[in-house]
Amino acid sequence: MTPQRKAVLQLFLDRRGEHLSAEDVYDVLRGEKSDIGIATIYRSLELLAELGLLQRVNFDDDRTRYEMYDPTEGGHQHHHLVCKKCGKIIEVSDDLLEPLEKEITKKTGFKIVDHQVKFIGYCKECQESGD
Amino acid sequence: MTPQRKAVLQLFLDRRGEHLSAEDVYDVLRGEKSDIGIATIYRSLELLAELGLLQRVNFDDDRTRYEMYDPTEGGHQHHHLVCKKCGKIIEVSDDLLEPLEKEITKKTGFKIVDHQVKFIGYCKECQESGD
DNA sequence: CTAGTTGCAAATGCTTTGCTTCTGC
DNA sequence: GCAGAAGCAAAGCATTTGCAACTAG
Repeated sequence: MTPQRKAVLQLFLDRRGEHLSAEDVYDVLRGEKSDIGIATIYRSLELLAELGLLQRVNFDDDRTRYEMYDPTEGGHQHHHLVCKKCGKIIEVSDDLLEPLEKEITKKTGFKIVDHQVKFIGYCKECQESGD
Repeated sequence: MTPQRKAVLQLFLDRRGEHLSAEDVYDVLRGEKSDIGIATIYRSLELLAELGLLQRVNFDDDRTRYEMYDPTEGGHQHHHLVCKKCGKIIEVSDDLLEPLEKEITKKTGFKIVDHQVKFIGYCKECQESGD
């Protein structure tokens, strides 16, 4: 564990619930500790994701984002609601996906170990402010 | 509708159920009609997706893939099971997601118009051939 | 004719890699 | 002291864009 890796991890701890890209991390750490390279960020993010501390997420903006892994959620993580109008990301907990997974395993014999679920639509605010 | 666009669409019609990247399309059409540029492929794919004829899909291999949109499935499409070992993609129809979406809308007021669902795990064959 | 499309090549933007220097243990 | 890590800059890829030539209607 080097100071650079600690700094990256600490940033995610400080900003639980945010979805940061490598560039985001770079910009913040740049300000604090002037000497960190973008390559190191990429390497740290990959390492932390492999260690299970970070979770990769993707919102179709052509860059990989990461968020803190939350062990209290158990094996299943939350889902993301992506607003088509304002781009806001809303998180919802995972209640009803379990039965769907059980059903799929029963039908196909496929053993599910992870999932990626994203719902696209319009958030409450954007619906109200003139669709 | 130009001959190039027709050719791209025809390829997807001929290969229902496959998930083709721009490069895939390019390689095939290259063989047939020698004169088609990769830029045209990208532009055609985007156009056909906007027209609702193709559906964007993504399997974390760092390239955008497309598949035929199937209107018989109604608004809801099928899900993809991605095998971690052999990379095979299995399709399953959407049975149980509707209640989850209804629940989310009730709880959050978010109006869902589309979703992206992917399950990662191990297919039957890979489980049997020594995990 | 004329707007819209194509092909090519150059440009873009995210991410990875090579390699030398540095550093934690 | 040494294996592993960091920094920098160059390389890699998928995708996009500028632009002149072309083509469908």
